[in-house]
Order: sequence, then C-alpha cells, then structure tokens
Amino acid sequence: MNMKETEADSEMPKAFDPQAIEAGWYARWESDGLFVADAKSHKPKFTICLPPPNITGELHMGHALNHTLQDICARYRRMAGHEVLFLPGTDHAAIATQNVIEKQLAAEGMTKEQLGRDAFRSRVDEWYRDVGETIVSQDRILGISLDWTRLRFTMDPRYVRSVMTAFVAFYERGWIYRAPRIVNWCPHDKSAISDLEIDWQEHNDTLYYIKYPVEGGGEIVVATVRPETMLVDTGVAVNPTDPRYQSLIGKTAILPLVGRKLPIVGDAAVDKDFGTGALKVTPGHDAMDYDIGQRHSLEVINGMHLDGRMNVPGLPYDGLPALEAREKVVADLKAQGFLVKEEPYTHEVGHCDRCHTVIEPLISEQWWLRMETMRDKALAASAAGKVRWHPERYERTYLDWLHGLRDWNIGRQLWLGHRVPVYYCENGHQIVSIEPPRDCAECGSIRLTQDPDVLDTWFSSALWPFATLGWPEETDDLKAFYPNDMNSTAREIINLWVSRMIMTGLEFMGEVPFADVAIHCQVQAADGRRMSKSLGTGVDPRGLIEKYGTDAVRAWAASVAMSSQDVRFDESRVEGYRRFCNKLWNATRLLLSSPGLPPTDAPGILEIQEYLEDRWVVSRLSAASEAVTAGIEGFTFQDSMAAAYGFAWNEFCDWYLEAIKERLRAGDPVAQDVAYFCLDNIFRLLHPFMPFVTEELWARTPGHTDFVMRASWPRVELVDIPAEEAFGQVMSIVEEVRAHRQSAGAPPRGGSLHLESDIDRSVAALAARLAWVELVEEIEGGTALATAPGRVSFPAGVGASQAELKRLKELNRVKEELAKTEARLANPDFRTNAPPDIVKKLEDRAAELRAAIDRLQPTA
RNA sequence: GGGCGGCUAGCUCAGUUGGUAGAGCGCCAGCUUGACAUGCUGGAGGUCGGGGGUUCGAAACCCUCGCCGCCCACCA
Repeated sequence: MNMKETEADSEMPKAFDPQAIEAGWYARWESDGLFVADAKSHKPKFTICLPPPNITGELHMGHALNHTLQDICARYRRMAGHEVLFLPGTDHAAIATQNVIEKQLAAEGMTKEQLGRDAFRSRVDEWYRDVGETIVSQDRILGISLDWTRLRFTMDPRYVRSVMTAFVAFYERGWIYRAPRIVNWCPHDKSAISDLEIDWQEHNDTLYYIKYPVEGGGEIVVATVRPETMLVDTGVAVNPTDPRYQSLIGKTAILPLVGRKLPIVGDAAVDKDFGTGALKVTPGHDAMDYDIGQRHSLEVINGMHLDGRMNVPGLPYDGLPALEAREKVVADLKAQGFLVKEEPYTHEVGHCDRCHTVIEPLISEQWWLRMETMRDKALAASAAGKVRWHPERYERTYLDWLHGLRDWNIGRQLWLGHRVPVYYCENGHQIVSIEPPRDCAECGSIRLTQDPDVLDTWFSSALWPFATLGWPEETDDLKAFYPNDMNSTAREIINLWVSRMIMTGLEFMGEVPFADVAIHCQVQAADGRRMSKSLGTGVDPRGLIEKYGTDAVRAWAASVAMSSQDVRFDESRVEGYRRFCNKLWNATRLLLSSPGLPPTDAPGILEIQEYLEDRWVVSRLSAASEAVTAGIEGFTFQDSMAAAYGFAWNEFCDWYLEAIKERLRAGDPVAQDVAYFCLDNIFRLLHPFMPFVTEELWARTPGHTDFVMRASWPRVELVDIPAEEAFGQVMSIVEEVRAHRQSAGAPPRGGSLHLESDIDRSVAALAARLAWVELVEEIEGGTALATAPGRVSFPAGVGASQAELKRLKELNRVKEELAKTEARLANPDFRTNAPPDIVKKLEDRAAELRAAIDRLQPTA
C-alpha cells in the first residue's frame, strides 16, 4: 500500500475533472487485490453473481443501472465488514450468437451446412475468443468491483460439466423425457423456442369464414386466420352446449380442396361466441387443436416443413411458403364457392424474440423437463419467506407464473450451445452420460451418435449461482459463497431466469440461491419509448461517462434505482451529479486551504460543545448516515442517494461551511476537526455510489493512508435535537432577512437586526452573522420579521417601496393561513377526534401566526 | 381476456403508519461574497388525471371512469 506516492500534495485544480481522476483508481484497486474474495475468510460472506450479459451484446443503460446497483451493495458490504464475492461472467446466448456467425458466413457466401457442424463449432470458439470478455470488461470503466480472477463463461469446460451433470441428474430423477408436442417453431432458426421467448406483436389480418359440407346434407361454417392450415385439418369441433350445432356432433364434414372426412366433435374448449362457434381442428399446427385432437383421437398431420414451407404432398400447395399457400387456398376456396366471407381481424401474432420471424406452431419431437417437484419446492420456499422480493409486488409475478407452470421444452435444434448428453448406438440403445461414453452399456457397440439437439440457453443460466462456484465439485468457493445473497435483475427475466435459478438451487443445493431479489426500474428513452438499438432510442452509457464521468452516471443510476415507476432518461440529471462531484471537490479545497497543521490522525475526536453549528452538523450527519444505510439495506438506493446529496450539499456546504468560514480562515482546529470529520464520513457514505471521486478526495485529505474502499462503514450517532431546533430557527431567520434584503434592494451586506430577548443569544448571533447584519439592542423602524420576534433594517436602498409591497404580501399570506387554521380549530369535531398533539401543534401554529401578524402590521 | 405499475410545478421525479404540498433541471431577478459561475441568494410556478365516497382532516384509504406503460394468457 503506497498511496502516498501518487497523492497530490500539490495544489488541487479548481475544477473537478472526472477523466483526470478516474483513470488510475480502478487499476490500483485491482492490482491491490481489493476485488478478490477469500473463501477462507472468517468474515460473514456476501455474494452476488452478476447476471451474465450476452456475449454478443454491448453495454447499455440497463447494464449500467443494474451493475451499479449491485456494485453499491458489494462495496457497501465490504466496508461493513463482509467478505464479498462479486462474480462476473458471460452467457453464450445460443440463438443470438448463432445468428451472428451465420451472418458472417452469409457475407462470405457460405452456410453453416456447407461448413459442417465441427468446423462451425471451431468457428464459434474462435469468435468467442475474439469477443472474449469485451462485454464484461466494459464494467471496468463503470467501476464495478468484480472479482476478475473468477470470471466465468457458460461454455467453459467446467461450466459445461455442470450443465451436463444437471441434465443427467434430472434424467435420473425421471423428469426428462422426449415426446412430440406442439412447439413454437422458428422457421428461420429452424428450432423450437420456449413460450417465454416469444415476442407478441399486433397484426392486422383477415378472418376467413369457410363452409365445410356435412355428409348427408347441410354444412358447417368455420372461421380462421390461417386458412392454409385447413389442408391438414382432421376434425371440426363445436361446444357441446351450443344448440346450433348439437345435432351435428357425431356427423362427418368434408374438407374442401382436399376431400378428407372430418369427424365433428363436441369439446368444451370451443368458444361459442367466437366466429361461428365452430372450430376447424388442426392438431398438427395449433396447441389447443392438439389437445382437442388428443381428447377425441383425431389424426395428427404435419403439414409444414421445418423451413416454413407447406408439406402437403399431392396437393398443389405443396412446397409453397405459408403465406403464398394462404393466398392460393383462399383463391381456390373463393372459386369453388366455399369462402363465405372475409373480415378484418386484429390479433397478436408470436414472433421469435431473437430473429423476429413469425412463429409457426407445429408438432415436433422435443426434450422436456417436468417441473412439478421443483415448482412445489419453490412455492414452499416462498411460503416460508425464504425469498424476499424488492419491490414486494414482484413476488406475485413470480408466484402466478409458477402456479401455471408447464413442462419446459429444454431442447433446441441449433448448432450452438450445450449438446444434449444423450447418445444412441447402432442398435438403437440410448445412453445418457456426463462424459461421452466409449461404448454402449447394453450391447458394447462403439458406433455411437450424439443427439443433435442442444439445450435452451436458459437451462445453463438456471445453474448460475452455483455452477459458477464449481458445482458439482465441493469446492471451497461453493462451500463459502453458496447461497448467494442477492440477485438484481430487470423484471422481464423474472420467469425466464430468476424463477429457474430458485428451482434448480433448491433442487441441487437444497437452499434458495439468494435471499433477496431486487428488480430495478426500466429506463425509457426521453420520449417514453423503449430504449433500443433498433429504434435508435438507445443511450450509450460510455458516451455519458465521457461527458460527465462515471461517478455522475452511477449516482444518477442510484437515484432512479428501484423507483416503482419506470423512468424516462433525463440527461440533465446526470449533469447534476457531475456538479455534485465538483461541489465535493471544492468543499475539500476549502478545507485544505485552512491554515495550520491539519489533523494527522483520521478525524474523530470532537470538541463540539462550544459552537451551535458544530453540534448541528454532526447531528444532521447522524441522520444522513442512518438514511443512507437504511436505503442500501432496504433496496431503495434512490433514498440513500437523496439523503447523501441533501446532507452534503444543502446542509454541509450551504450552511455549515458558510457558518465556519471565518473559523477556518483563522485556523480554528475545532472547526477543522468537525469539518474533516464530516467530509471523511461523506466520502465513506458516498463511496459505494461514487467510488472514484471519493477515493481521490479521500487520498487528498489528511489522516488517510489506506483506500476509502477499504475504510469502515460509518455509523454516526451524535443526534442533538436541541441543536437541530436552534439551528432551524437560525435558518428561518437568515432566510427571511435575506428575502427582505433583496426586496428592499439593499446591498448584499450591512444592516441591523434586532431580536427580542426570548430568542437565544447564540441563535441570534449566528443568524446575524450568516445574514450579514449587525445584531443590535435597539432598532428604529425597519421591517418586522414573520419567523421570529424582531425587526430588520437596511441602509437606504433603491427599493423601499418593494419592501413595503413584500411586507403586505407576506401579511396577506399569513392572514390567509391563520384563517384556515382557525377554521379547523373552530370545528368541534376536530377537537374531539384529532389526537391531542395534533391539536396542540395547530394551536401553536395559530399563536405563531397571530404574533407574525402583529409584527407585520404597519407601525403607524 | 386476466394482472400489475403510473398519472404531483414547464420537464424528470420524491412524498413509508392520513395531520401546514417537495427536490433537481428549466424560468425570472440580484450577486466576479477569498471552495466552487459546474457557484451563491431570492422569487415565480401545483384545484396532486376526472368524478364519487370514508374521515374532524385525503396527494395518500375505498369505488368508478379516463388515458400511458409493462407482465401473463393454447379464442381459432
């Protein structure tokens, strides 16, 4: 530790310059090992595993916000005496990465099929190495105190082993099975995706009414927005309670254009009020139809190839893309007189959330994971209060989803990701194994092929809180740092990620992965739209950092943090926090300019009896430190920021430093001591929020030989209520005198103030000094004060009539308030029902107002 | 179709057991006051989305309507 070397003993520059000070600190913290967690430490542990950003991504406002909040917690806990592990990592983001690579290949005039699976894989590995830790290393400029020695990637061999272990464990429990189901199929990625990966968009489509003839006479009309799917209809369903159709149940309809015979069945899932109340049943291409089909043993026909083209051999629509097939089907229906009518119809259509292609539900063999047991454990953990949500309301989002949970489609038909560890031998035996098996356990065959599917990216993310620590090995890290303590996330991945971490954590580790889940607010663009690169509404945090400095961006992030409301981005607020940094900078300069030897020990021994302002400021500091701590502990970081800002600027700088300027100039050691004590505490309280400027100023102030990052968390308990009341009186007198001075057009200094003897003399003296007036025993004329018994007069100014105007205005305002107050007091119900202290307060207020009126009356 | 959040000063937001409406930015006016003009001082500006109700008293609690945003949902 050799901080003194670079400590600037020289004159401080007049203005705070973020670029100049932020450069060095991160490297020094890192090289001094301040971010590295010690699993052997005896301190209480505090662990956060940073949500792994997509390796394809760029740092955006959401990361800046989320990572800052976690870093506030990490830095705070270190100072408060915890051994902190704050672990960074990245996620392989299978679909997103595959799309990136495929685009690259396309640019080279190639497809992945031409390249082959193995070459594709090495291409991906190369790309991963290339991109490396670009995304997370951007966290360095944000000052995020991550333990880089423990950087993890979901494709690291050790992590892959965790994923395989989890798969096999689930398989052995009998929870993994392969079955055909309707899945959300992305024809572009040629893969199934889960329900949660669907992005719903409103479409203006057409609802077609189609006439199906019924055998033995008559007809039944169905309505659909996807007429091309009728080619593989295998039934017609009506609601059994619908009198219009009851007589048709059991009969057979004839499918137009195809001629297939369709049983007409009764099923309660059919909505009588939609369309005609009759539903064409296409079990191969609609989830509800599939269920109806299962209930009535209807045939399942797959009518689509995996690339979205129609698969209807023998029909003229075979091989057409869905939309073209739709046009042709409609034209033919119209030509043959089956189309009854068309009407405009607006509805939600699912798109792939990675590539935005329209999803086609189709039947497909998939790997599924049964969730019942894990779901029930998760529910029980919540019931037992093991997971606390902040804000609380998000617990319901989570629980509601859990209650409706269905089996999870964990398979993806991609080339990139964790390959399903299932192998088949030439004799059709199946082997499930963490390591690739050499031969078939049943027949000894060595001709094995691995299942082509890979796992949903979220399957590996679900293991993050313990797979990053080495699970399934019983590592020191795992023992020391599981369970983690908090998880901080955007609300859009509560179900996708948080819920699944909770379930797997309970299943494999027997404990919830974290006790607290913080869901931060969403940052919107200034115009209220979503921030997104494609909309051009994104704001790059790096640009902001260049402009205002990291500390300003972080302080802004903290100030919005966990607001119940999403916030519109307002750059002027960031700028405001840069000015706050400058304020701290200059307050420090003022102190350092005070003559005499500065204290050599860390400030702390206080002689605060003599001066009212000293007693007041440490009392306010006590309140601020409590509020800042409570805000961090209670996950309302915005409250912490507001409390620290308000104290440092409005109380410490505006009032306290102004009050002691003369004492500082005179080199009064008590004033220096108290002021240094306050600054010292301000730096520590603000360090989690604004690490750079606080570290820099800490190094520049006396008595500090170690990093503020390693200082202890302050707990100031010097509350002095009488001092706060007395100083409050000072403030209101000073403010009123200043107001009178301005409206009188009097010069900035000078004038006389007389205060009646029931005002404490120390209050009177301090008020006079701060208001730049002379305290006098007698006063001629002048203006009466409303806030205290007394009068003030100024050397003749230009605006005497303005002063008169001001007096009358004030008199009016006071009279109005008195009228309102008296009216409330006159209400007998008020006196009988309101608590006595409220009544007393109001009576006191009325008395004050009457006194003020007396003083404000013209002197005649 | 369910559910959640929001609607407070021109703008962005605070307002935690109901008890005289706040901050920052912006605006107006005055200050080169020996830390800071990235500053200091003073000021203007709000029927707390509309309407009901509970209460002595509502921005806060209840009902209702209206917008804005989000999440969940196998109605074709």
